[in-house]
Amino acid sequence: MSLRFAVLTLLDIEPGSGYDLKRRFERSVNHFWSASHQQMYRELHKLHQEGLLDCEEQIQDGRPDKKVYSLTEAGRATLRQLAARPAAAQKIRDPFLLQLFAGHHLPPALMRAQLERQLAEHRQELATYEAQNARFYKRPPEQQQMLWLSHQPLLLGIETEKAWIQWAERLLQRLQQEESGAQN
Amino acid sequence: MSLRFAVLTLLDIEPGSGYDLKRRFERSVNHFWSASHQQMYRELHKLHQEGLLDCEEQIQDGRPDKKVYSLTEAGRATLRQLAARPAAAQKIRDPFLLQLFAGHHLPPALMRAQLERQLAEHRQELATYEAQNARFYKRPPEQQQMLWLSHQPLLLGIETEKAWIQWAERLLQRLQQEESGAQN
DNA sequence: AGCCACATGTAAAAGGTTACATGATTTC
DNA sequence: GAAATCATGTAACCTTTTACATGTGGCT
Repeated sequence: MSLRFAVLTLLDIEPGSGYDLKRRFERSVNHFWSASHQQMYRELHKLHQEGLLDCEEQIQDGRPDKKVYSLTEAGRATLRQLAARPAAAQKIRDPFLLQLFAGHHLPPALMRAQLERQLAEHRQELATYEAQNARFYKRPPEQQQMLWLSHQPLLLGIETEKAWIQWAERLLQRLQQEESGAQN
Repeated sequence: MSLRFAVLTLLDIEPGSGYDLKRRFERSVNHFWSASHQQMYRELHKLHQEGLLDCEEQIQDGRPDKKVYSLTEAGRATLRQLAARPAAAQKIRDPFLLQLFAGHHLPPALMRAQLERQLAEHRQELATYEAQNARFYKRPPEQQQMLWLSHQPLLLGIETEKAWIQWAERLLQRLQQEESGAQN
């Protein structure tokens, strides 16, 4: 139901095609929800069939035609319903932690390399979030006021990444100690 | 591949049945990987068919017979391979954040109630992790030394939950301000 | 000539959830 | 007598990922 909720939410803000939607996912909800273009198209078809979306074909020249979807009254009702339904707390599900847990199968130097790769990726993510955050605070104050709730997930993303990076840095230090200690 | 990796890792530490495995998941890797008993049984069958696991039926009296699985040489080889393969960095995927993002569809009081429910769940999680952590530090020092890598995911779980709770508490305060502000 | 952006799709496989099904023993 | 624990499974379904497929126009 969450993909459906996400699609309805974004199309309610502004109608668009599957392709549009994909890019808007990447730009706005990417840090807590992502979906491939195949998922979008399938969901759009289903929602249209169920009468929750209207579809209008827009002929463009120079570019492929696009199908612009927008909410019907039934769609808006469903959206309100989904928004009120309590969400389950999400558990972490991270393959890298599994790898750490089974760390004794890996030579320490390789383990360290894996960790460094993950660290680099997480630092990159943090930088992206910080940039998005800075952009938010450049908006006019009345927009900041209006969008403050939607902005909260980004703040959590930043805090979570910071916690991850700190944890990883401590771990990295210890791994390095173990490595040099083992050579003595 | 991650379920497979998890199953092989746990069975390598100690052979067991699907039922055993389920409980060991709950006790040891639950904070970063979980799976239902159906997933276990399916994976065990597949791994057995592929020759990565041996299966020995153990007749028990008073209790249902159990099928005890253990790694074959091929299984150990696969495990080593999976352990070395680089893991992708995991993204957050949280339906509650989606709900926050679409928060304008919900009356503020209801939003606050949802947040409070989530907060309670996360506090509960943190308490569970802290208890597991305390149990770890009661083990003999040589065991702590041996298991320190496997213990790291729990430390991350604790830090992540703390970050979540702090974020949520700040958000809750602001929601309460907005609510009382709106009544003036 | 090759790549990127635009735009939409099909098909298959893998991963995960929910419901149903059975049956003995132990604990309250 | 009811519920929990032990123990294994089938079936259906939903969600997600990966690969394949097509075609235009603009940029370098």
